[in-house]
Amino acid sequence: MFELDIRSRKPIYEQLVERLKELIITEVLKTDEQLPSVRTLAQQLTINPNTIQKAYRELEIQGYIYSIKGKGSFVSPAIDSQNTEKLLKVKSDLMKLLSEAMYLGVTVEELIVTIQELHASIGGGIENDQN
Amino acid sequence: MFELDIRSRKPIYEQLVERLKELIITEVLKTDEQLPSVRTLAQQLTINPNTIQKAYRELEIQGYIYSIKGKGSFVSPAIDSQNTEKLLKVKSDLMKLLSEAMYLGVTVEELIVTIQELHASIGGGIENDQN
DNA sequence: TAACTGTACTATGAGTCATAGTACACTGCA
DNA sequence: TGCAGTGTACTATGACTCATAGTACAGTTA
Repeated sequence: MFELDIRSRKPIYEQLVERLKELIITEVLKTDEQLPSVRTLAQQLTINPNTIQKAYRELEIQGYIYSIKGKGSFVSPAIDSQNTEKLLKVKSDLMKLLSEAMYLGVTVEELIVTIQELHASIGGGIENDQN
Repeated sequence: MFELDIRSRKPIYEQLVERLKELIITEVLKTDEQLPSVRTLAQQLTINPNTIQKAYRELEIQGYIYSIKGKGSFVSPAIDSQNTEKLLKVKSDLMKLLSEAMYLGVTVEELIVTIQELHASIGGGIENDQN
């Protein structure tokens, strides 16, 4: 279910946040569906429960999930469908960019390397980072 | 000449590397032009000379500059400047797209897969398997 | 020679990340 | 009611990165 890269400079909890966001946006995890408990998921992924909790807390702050003490954590309603449209727009933009790049003679490999460099230059971070 | 953000999660030396790369690619710094010495630049930017040296070393590894002990550091001649210019042209658009995508929870991996899919649908071959 | 250049170390402090452990409040069920 | 499971909040620790500080050495140039 999850593929974590412990070698990555990107912290585990951030990888978790991104992966879970993706699952929520793509509606693999549906509204009000219960997420694995912090302890269960920690055991499955063989990482510390605190790391899971940090990811869940971040997801709750960003409105993707809600947590109820004693019950569990659940997917927030209404975020998914709203963003799928935007996702389609991103893919559309990507399409234009790709054709433009190929017209300029840029190979797909160069494009991928560039994306990875840009991503690395951002730091993989979502919050707090300008530039 | 340089705008460094000490608050950013991005290390200072990486900011330096990127800024200098940009200046070299855009030919603001021209072939064989001498860069400021590590100590001079450190004083100008009020940061440690070791940080400058780390950036210069990285730039040398990546082929953007060459250094001669006792003389100084200089811009490398023509690293396929045509392609790098083209890449730079696409880079700003890609940057916007990437930040927007990440805001929506799209992972870089998914973005890369999408590019490969689009590229394949256009008619190019798939060379790089990332998943 | 003197002042500059790059380069290579060691040491230190600040900060982040992941882990480990403990504790408490709440829910649901037998 | 008791207990297992849930989220949540702490502290402490070790590993790691980053930037600084200081020292030292080798090479170039006026």
